Amino acid sequence: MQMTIGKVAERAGVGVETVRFYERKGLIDRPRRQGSAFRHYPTEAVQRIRFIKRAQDLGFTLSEIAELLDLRLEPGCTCGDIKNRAEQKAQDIDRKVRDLRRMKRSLNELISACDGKGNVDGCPILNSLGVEDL
Amino acid sequence: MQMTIGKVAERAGVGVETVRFYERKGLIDRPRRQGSAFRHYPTEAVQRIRFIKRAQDLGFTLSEIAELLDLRLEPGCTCGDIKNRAEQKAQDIDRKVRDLRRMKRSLNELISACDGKGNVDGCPILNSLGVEDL
DNA sequence: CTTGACTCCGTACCAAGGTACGGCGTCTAT
DNA sequence: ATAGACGCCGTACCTTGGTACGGAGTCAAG
Repeated sequence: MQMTIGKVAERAGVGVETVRFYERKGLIDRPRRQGSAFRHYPTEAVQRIRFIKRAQDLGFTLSEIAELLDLRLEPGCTCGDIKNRAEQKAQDIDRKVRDLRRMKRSLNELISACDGKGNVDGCPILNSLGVEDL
Repeated sequence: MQMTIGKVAERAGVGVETVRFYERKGLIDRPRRQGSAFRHYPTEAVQRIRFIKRAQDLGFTLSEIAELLDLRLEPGCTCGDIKNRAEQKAQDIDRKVRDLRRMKRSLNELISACDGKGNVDGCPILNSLGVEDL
């Protein structure tokens, strides 16, 4: 059961341009064109796009997803290899969270130093950032 | 005590191109050019760039920083207006943290479902992402 | 007066992840 | 057979925060 690009896009919940974009990026096999100039996709193409979207939701970038996809086809690739990628990504996420929490602590300090009253001259937030010298 | 762009950049710890970039973005006043074609900056320009960098460290984008800088010059702008921006930003950060923590929970589920042994066919991580249909 | 360091400007380029467009070709239903 | 919907391709464009480049002008020291 072959589909044209529009059907694949629709079923996968993305735009046609996105499918072509993924093909250019090597995330999707370039489909056979039986006789015509039109792409004809097997149903697996829809699954593939959904895979990509789910992996994106987990924080993988498109090039990491391409690696994952290539990795699994390499001879000698083990389940542990895949697990390593996932653990790396979990660590990336932890780092981002730590950075954001650090930002937020600093921001909260400024916020609590400011009573929100009065005019902007002498605002503790602006002043802590060095605005008094501008 | 006037400086050329190179000195300002050096003292602020950024590149010359960055200073010009900030000027184009309206983050830095365009300096007077006494007679020559060269930019001549007052010392406050260095403080201004440091302000920008500190605000960036807190998670503000350059356009938000520009707003902050404009806002403080508007008549009737209060300290509370600035505080609101900071609180908004704190909420943005919270949202990002929640998203990341959600990602990480999902990722951890996959990781713990995978013993890391055996070959890649039947890897629980890839399978949960839908790879079995590819 | 020349050399070297600095600056000028506009423009192009980078990553990421797409989106949009224009001028075609093709496919399908009526 | 023809209209309308769809697909083709290459290319340009978007955002954010810069970085790089090239050919010119300028400035201070020697």
